[in-house]
Amino acid sequence: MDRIVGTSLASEAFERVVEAIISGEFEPGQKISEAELARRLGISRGPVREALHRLEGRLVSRVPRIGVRVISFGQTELRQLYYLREALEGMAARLAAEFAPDNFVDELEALLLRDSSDIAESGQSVYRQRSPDEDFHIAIARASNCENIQRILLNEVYYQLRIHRLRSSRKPGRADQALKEHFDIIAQLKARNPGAAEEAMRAHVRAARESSLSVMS
Amino acid sequence: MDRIVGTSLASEAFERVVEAIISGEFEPGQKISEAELARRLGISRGPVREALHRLEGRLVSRVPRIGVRVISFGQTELRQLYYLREALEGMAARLAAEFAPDNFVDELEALLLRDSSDIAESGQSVYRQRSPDEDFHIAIARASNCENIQRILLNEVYYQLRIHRLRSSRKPGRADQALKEHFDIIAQLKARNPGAAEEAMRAHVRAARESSLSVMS
DNA sequence: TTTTGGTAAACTGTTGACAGTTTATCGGGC
DNA sequence: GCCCGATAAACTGTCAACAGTTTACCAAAA
Repeated sequence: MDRIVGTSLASEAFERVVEAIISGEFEPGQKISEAELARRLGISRGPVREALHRLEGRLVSRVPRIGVRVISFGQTELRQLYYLREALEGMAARLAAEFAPDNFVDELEALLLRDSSDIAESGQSVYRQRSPDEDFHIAIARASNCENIQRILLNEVYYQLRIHRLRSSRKPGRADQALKEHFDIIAQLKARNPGAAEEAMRAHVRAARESSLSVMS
Repeated sequence: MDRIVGTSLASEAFERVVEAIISGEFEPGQKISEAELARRLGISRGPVREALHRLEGRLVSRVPRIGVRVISFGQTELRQLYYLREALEGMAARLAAEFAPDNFVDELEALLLRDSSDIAESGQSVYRQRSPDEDFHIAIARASNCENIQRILLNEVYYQLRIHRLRSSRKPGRADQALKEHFDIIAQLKARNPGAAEEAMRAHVRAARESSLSVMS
């Protein structure tokens, strides 16, 4: 992290902190000092405070008069995160099946085929800031055309999932299984069957949940 | 609104603004000036800024370099709010059916019976800051024991719904119908049937959605 | 060696001021 | 009478400093 020059200092600081947390520079549970962060970014505490407040409840938790810490996951928190995700993504898939434009599913399928070849040729070892899986889910969240749901998924759920994913191994074979489930979802989207699309997505999220929880001690 | 004396000025300001928006003192679409609000509350702009930032995306929308406005609802936004609500409350009902303690349903039923007598004796004309309907839904959100979902429902969805409810009339007969649907939900919670509880809740939310949308021009 | 008490540093909450931008007002031109 | 541009007021973004609290450290006592 080096000095800030861009547009709005607060927004810039916000993205820097997100980046630092997502990338692992800031560990879960670590305290973030306003003053020190302001020094490192070369700005005053005002915009930093603003940025940290925007992250509250999403990536950091705040204790009055004490400070801000990066959120940390126990099994309980992770399970609850998956409940939220199942509800939101299920609805997103339903709405996408109902309202998304015709060419959407084709593009989504193309995205998926490209990703599956990636997996085939390089295994799971590739480090990407946004995984193919995440791209797929983001595309559906966008296609839901529901700003509320989209916002919560993009700004809270996926961020928190990345914190967890970066630090815990995945179950072997899960990627292949996930790919199959993705194709299930696509099939229901293509059929314009909202109920089935929702259920396919929810089954996929539930499977991901059990996989994540099982590798977690 | 008068001068602030309490604990944390920012939190105090936050609640004052929420109160002002919910109660109708601040109209939807109205611009909120940081400076003027700070003057009215007798504090400096710092805590006010903080409070308004915490409200961003929930009760106000911010445009850089211009300011914050109270969110305003079109049909599109209201519909999307109900989509979000259906997803979250459906999952909340499912979790409540699965995990809520045994005495929860009894208390919920007692709450509902008390409310139904309220309706019978005084019609819909009673003005309460929290409606009986809202109490019912809040109780289930709490019983879901899922902090994520609870937080979004309590801090975003219900606030936004109140903004809308306060300003638009309800369809005649809807209260009675809603009460019946509430008893349906209770029945499924009592039966500890997660899937049916979720579907009953979702049907209830969908009915509320159609009712709200139909009275909206 | 461990515990306890006190002091000092660090940090959060808050304030008032400054800079640049947006918005409103008002006078002139068509 | 209506539209347009210049000036002024208001406002947001940012900063540096102050006050009160928390935390860390260190020395003295058990």
